Amino acid sequence: MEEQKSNVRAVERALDILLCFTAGTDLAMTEIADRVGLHKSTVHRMLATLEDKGFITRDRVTDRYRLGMRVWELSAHLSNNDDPAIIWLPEMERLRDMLGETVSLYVRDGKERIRIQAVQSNQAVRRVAPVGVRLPLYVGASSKVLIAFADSQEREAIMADASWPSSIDAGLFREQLEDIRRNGYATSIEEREPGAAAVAAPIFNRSGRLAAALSISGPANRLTREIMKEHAPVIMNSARLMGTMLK
Amino acid sequence: MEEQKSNVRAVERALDILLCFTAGTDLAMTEIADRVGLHKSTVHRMLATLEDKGFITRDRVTDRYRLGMRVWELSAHLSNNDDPAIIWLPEMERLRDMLGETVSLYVRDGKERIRIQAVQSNQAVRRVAPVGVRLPLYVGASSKVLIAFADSQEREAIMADASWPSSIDAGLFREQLEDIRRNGYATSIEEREPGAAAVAAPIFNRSGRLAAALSISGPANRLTREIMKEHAPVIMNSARLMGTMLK
DNA sequence: CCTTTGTGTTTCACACAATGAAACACAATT
DNA sequence: AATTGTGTTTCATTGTGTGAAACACAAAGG
Repeated sequence: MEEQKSNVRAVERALDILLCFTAGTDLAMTEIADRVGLHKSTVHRMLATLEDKGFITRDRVTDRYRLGMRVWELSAHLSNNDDPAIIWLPEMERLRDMLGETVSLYVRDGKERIRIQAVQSNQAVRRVAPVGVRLPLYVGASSKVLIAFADSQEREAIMADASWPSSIDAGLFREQLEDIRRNGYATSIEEREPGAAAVAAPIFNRSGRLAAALSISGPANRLTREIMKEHAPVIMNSARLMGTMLK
Repeated sequence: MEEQKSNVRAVERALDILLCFTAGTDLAMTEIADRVGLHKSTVHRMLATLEDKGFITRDRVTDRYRLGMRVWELSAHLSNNDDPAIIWLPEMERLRDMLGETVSLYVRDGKERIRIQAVQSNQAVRRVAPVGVRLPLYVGASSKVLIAFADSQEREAIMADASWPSSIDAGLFREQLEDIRRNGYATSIEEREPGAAAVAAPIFNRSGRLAAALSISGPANRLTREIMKEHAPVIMNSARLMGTMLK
């Protein structure tokens, strides 16, 4: 019954430390130590090594750690059929062709979300959605998906944040999140941008963790409440499919 | 004179192994062992660990190693001002506004290149450049930049490849690369796509390694040879600036 | 057929590299 | 001044990572 895996403990630990940074926020040394359950000095040594190699950097003002350039350098070389932003492109185009609206892909980054991929609607009136833009995490269908389906721990961290706009009622918002989790998708009408509406669904990776949010968006007069309800299953289906493409 | 850095050797080695994969191609174990100068068994153990944590995967047919999903997962969480595809966006927009053409950003991936970021020209007739597409590495201005400024070792690996189209004369091509290195930029006219032309310049990171290729592209009748020559310094300047933004 | 040469894998005794407790040095609290 | 929180350094101990060597398998080539 014994698993006989010959792994290098020090490396395992270092990688665990790296994976901490999927939480999205910058981390202090002690936080990391707590998370991975290692002694301060061990973490300190490992961070020094990781920093040395450029996998993490420390913010020079807050002195906290974040991912470094090397991670990007690696990800830029992600092999052919492995980069989600690319393997998902055909499915996103298929979705665009089926529904005729702009399709976007978002990941959370701290208190914001980033559009990491998008295919544009080819209708005359359409939402223009450039890749790489950063949007607030408190409005929009994708935002709500990214919060609703995050780990409960992360979710609390997000909502506990002080920068949260006071205009949003926490209790009401929580109820909304409940609904979203129950339905499996979120909608928004003119939340972030006047005249625009969107439907979004979560994409989970193999281990069941939230990987990204898939959304379609367009003019609110075309994306009515009823139409969005019709579209939702289609989007959720694509999202599910895209999840299975991972790994 | 002794540098007293307290780093974890095993971790350093593991990270070195990871960095091997910036070469772009899939790697076999022995290749990796050679590259990093470590014993087979050591590399084997490390690879097992890295694979276990999802940082690398092995191709089930060739049995060779490549980067795994975890790298993407991390890169998706690259902190705010660190993701090049994002920090470079404003400069790319500035360039688009100056020259009025579509601006693209490419990285090499094996025998192909990938457009990892783009801002569209807003002219009526324009090159449409979706992000994430994969293009061949043997035609186009960006391709030539990605080859010309690669490490000599990598360059040879690329050009030695059998899949290289026989229509391209190797000797002539090498001369062209020489010119490109001398000038600091490359051009192409209707190489990949009829009616399209492009100018491209290399972006180097702090350590002087090629990080990406920056290009502008548009209709060949607008981007004449003379116009491109005028544009070249502007593009090279942006590329240089973008390089300094790294890290 | 038996070599040879190339992979990747497993084993194992030994040495030293990674470890964690404890002590230290700061700040920012109180 | 005392306290609590950071991050950093030191150092004895031991248990972990190491590399040589042996092994397994496949492909190539005589």
